[in-house]
Amino acid sequence: MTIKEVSEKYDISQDTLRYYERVGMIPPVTRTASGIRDYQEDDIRWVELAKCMRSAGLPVEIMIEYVKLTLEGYITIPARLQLLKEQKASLLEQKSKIDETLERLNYKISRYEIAVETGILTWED
Amino acid sequence: MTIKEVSEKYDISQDTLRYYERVGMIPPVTRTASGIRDYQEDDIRWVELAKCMRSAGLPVEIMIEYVKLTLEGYITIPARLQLLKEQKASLLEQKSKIDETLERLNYKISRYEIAVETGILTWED
DNA sequence: ATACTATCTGGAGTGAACTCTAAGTCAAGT
DNA sequence: ACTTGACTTAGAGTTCACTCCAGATAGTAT
Repeated sequence: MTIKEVSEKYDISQDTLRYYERVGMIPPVTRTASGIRDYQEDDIRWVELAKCMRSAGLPVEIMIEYVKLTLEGYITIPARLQLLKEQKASLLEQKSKIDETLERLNYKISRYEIAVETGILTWED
Repeated sequence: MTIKEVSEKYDISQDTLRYYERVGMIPPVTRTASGIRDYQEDDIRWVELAKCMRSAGLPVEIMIEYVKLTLEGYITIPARLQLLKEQKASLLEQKSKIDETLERLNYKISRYEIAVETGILTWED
């Protein structure tokens, strides 16, 4: 798969795909004899994982660490496990902040809806 | 309340408090005769709202727009309602991305846990 | 009055995550 | 062989959200 195809399939710019590889957020991608990227299944699985993690807001730095550990082989499995558990915790925390904010938004929305319906704003903020 | 007190109470740096005010993410804060910030209850409510929204990842730009609308008075209530609904939608989307990533993390974590316990890694990624 | 600490402003600097540019190489069509 | 378009790299530029700094002014203690 060419970089163009991967870019279109996963909606990640070619620049970003090259950037991810350059900084080590995904391992080096398979190349043709002349040096052009030719994404194989494993390369694509890394791309997809990277996209998923980034979309949830996990820092690039963390993925770089995870990739580095993975490339070092099975000895790093406990370290990888710990890294994943930490990231899980931080996502749960982020989720609870979002929930808090959603509650607040819902409250404001309901007040504004009443205001729009009745023309009366009970109080201002 | 002085900027120092607000900074400590809400764990936001003084620089950030001034920055929020400067860019319009909160309305102008009450000042003493000599120009020093003296946060009143409403000022503090804005600070708290700003902190809540930012902690969920809502862009500064959005809060600026919301504050601007609020300062324009009740005519902008429908616009504010729409803005809040849009932000609610984007938070829900963000939450579902986090859930997706959490599922993936949980799957990886369970596999790594088995690997650590048994010393056998079923497959690599 | 003199220190000393807190706060003020405007503007420059920082780190994260891209995003773009330039100059060169590769591949496909005519 | 030549043109056109896709791909390559290294490195510079951009955006966002702060964060720091310098120089000035304000408030407090002795």
